[in-house]
Amino acid sequence: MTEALRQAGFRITPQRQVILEVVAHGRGHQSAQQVYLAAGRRLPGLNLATVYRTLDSLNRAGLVDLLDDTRGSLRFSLRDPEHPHAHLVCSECGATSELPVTWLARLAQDIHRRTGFEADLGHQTFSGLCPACARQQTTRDSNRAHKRKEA
Amino acid sequence: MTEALRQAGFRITPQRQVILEVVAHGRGHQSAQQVYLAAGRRLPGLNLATVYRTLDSLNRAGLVDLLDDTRGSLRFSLRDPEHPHAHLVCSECGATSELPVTWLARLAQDIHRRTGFEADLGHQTFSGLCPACARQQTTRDSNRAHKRKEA
DNA sequence: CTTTATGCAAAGCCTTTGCACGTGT
DNA sequence: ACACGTGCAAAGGCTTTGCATAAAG
Repeated sequence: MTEALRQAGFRITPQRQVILEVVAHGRGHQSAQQVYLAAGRRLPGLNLATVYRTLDSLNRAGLVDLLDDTRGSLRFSLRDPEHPHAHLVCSECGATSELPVTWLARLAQDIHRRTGFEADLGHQTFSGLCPACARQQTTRDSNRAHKRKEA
Repeated sequence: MTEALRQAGFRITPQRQVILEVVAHGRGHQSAQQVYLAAGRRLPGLNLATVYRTLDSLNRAGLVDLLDDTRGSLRFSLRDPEHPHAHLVCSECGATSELPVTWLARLAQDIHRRTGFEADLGHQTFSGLCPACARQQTTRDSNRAHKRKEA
């Protein structure tokens, strides 16, 4: 797996290996902080800045996918060429889940046929409410102001 | 238009009126900074914090829509209950076009039925290539790594 | 040996908050 | 009058950058 890194012209360092492993083993999409904490356990002295730089390198090398959660921070996950997917991120709690691109094929075709626009749905991030948060909101009335940040 | 504000229990202040006008006249989705600059021209001494608080109020009052641009900043636009739509933004030239939400209804249903996630497609921004740019790219190979921040 | 990566600390960007004063109702 | 809104300044969260040192090829 580090092969891809080398091929992309990046040097193999312990930091990169550990961080790549952390992202690979991590379930779902992790924040830079999470990666930092997990990797730091195996690599005492690791710096947050290094984590950011490394994740950026891994992303450039095509090993890691990057997505924006709807709260101003970034999420990283291992890239899986076998199962390309878009992301669903909950605007309430920040939870993320995946959406197979195949579901989007029809939409992309529609858009292209009617507008000529080639939507890049494979890297799309959809926001909305996860099942749990949706349930909480149903009781509440329509008066819901969109808000953000309220852990 | 300020009626809605009053009805929602907000006081009418010059800041709120000007900011609302700025958002209303602005094309597409503006950042807080843009609103700040435009409104500040008519309201010298206006404060950025006020812009944020006001936009939040307008949003709560249902007059303004809020969306996350694909990076840690927010975008605001006038709410248009008559023609809800998603946006298509060309990643090459920045051109934007609209997409009637009706097209997305099916997708949203699929997503909900299969994942329980309530995707908020009405405020979605899709990126991709506009017809013109798509044409230019067809010849070129598309080996481009995901990158971020480079405009 | 040359080039690239890391650690550290500092800065940056966007957004939020505390507080005292000003203003709408 | 009283509550709400505003300006100002400071803080906050997340991410990036400059620089000297350390490590990879």
